[in-house]
Amino acid sequence: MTEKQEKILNTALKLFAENGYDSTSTSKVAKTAGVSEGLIFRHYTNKEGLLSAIMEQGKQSALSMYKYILEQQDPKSVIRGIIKLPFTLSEEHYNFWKLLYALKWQADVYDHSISAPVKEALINAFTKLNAEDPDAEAEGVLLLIDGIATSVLLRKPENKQAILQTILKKYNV
Amino acid sequence: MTEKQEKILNTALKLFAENGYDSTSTSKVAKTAGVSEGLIFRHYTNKEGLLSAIMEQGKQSALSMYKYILEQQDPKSVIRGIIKLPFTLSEEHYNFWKLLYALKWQADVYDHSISAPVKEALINAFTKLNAEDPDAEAEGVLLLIDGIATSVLLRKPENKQAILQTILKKYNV
DNA sequence: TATATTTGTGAGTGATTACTCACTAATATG
DNA sequence: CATATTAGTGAGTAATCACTCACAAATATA
Repeated sequence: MTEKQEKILNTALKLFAENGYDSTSTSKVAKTAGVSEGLIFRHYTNKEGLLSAIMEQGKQSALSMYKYILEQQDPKSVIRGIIKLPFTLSEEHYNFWKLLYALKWQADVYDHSISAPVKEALINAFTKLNAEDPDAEAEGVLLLIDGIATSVLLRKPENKQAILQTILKKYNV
Repeated sequence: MTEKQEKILNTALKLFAENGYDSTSTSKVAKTAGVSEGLIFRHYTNKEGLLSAIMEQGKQSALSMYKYILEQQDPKSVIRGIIKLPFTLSEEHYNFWKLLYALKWQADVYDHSISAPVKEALINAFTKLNAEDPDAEAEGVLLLIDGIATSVLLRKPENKQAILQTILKKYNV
């Protein structure tokens, strides 16, 4: 990957996350990245190809981010780790997740391969804990962290720690 | 409000919710509604004015929708009612909520006056139940129903009832 | 060094965008 | 009925959109 290719990718991610995919023109991406507009199409075929490249890159780094949490042996550690995930989102991953969540609403692009391993780990953990309905419990946690992630990505929460405590207490983890 | 004026509003809400605000052109709205494009601007000044009119209308009907839940005397009934809310979303309100949730990500248009009374009722309920940190508890529930609403609006959940049961049990309501 | 391949440019393309405006049709008011 | 106001039309506008293409610069390969 050349320097300019990488510059395009990073700039596009930033702009897509901040202003939306539809509202960000390829011309704007090119100008901000300091390259000619034609270069975007040379490397990524079209605007959608550019988006795909961004998602592919982000998915890899996201999976590596929570891989070790899912591998934990103690089921309570797994559940606790997963609930904490959106609270500990780093700046580096922030733009990717913001884009991913925003895209849920405008396209059918949402990639389930990114949350599938999380759900699997949750079902496994709740099974170990002898939950009545491990699948429903897992879904419930996924809904919850979806709400938390939304809140964090939109920079809303003030008393993060206190909220986290009440939630962890409810799940007894 | 004339017949055509109402037609524009309803058509725009539907298209905005289904395909996104940015991706829906005024020309498309006019064609689908069966009116001239100029009429949109005559009545609503510009595209943003059309969106504002939609939001204003939706806000009113949304508030009236959950008004009676917030007025409940028993705190557990309030919490249960609020958690159930997104599970019982009617088709009539569906498009409005989908648009509202999608807009969170692309603009700073999100209107807090729509969730403010819900939070207030939650704080009140948790205070009555002698919760340690009623504010944090209320925020926690808001995050949760945000996640539930997202899931419902994106037509994901299959085992809704089972999920609801596990959640209500956690909150003991 | 000669040549093939890749990287990069920037002016151009037709289509579409939100919006305007001169105009007519319908309705309200005196 | 006369006239003023409002509702509605549809062709037009400049700006912007994603994308193309002929060409040049840089780099890889032989």
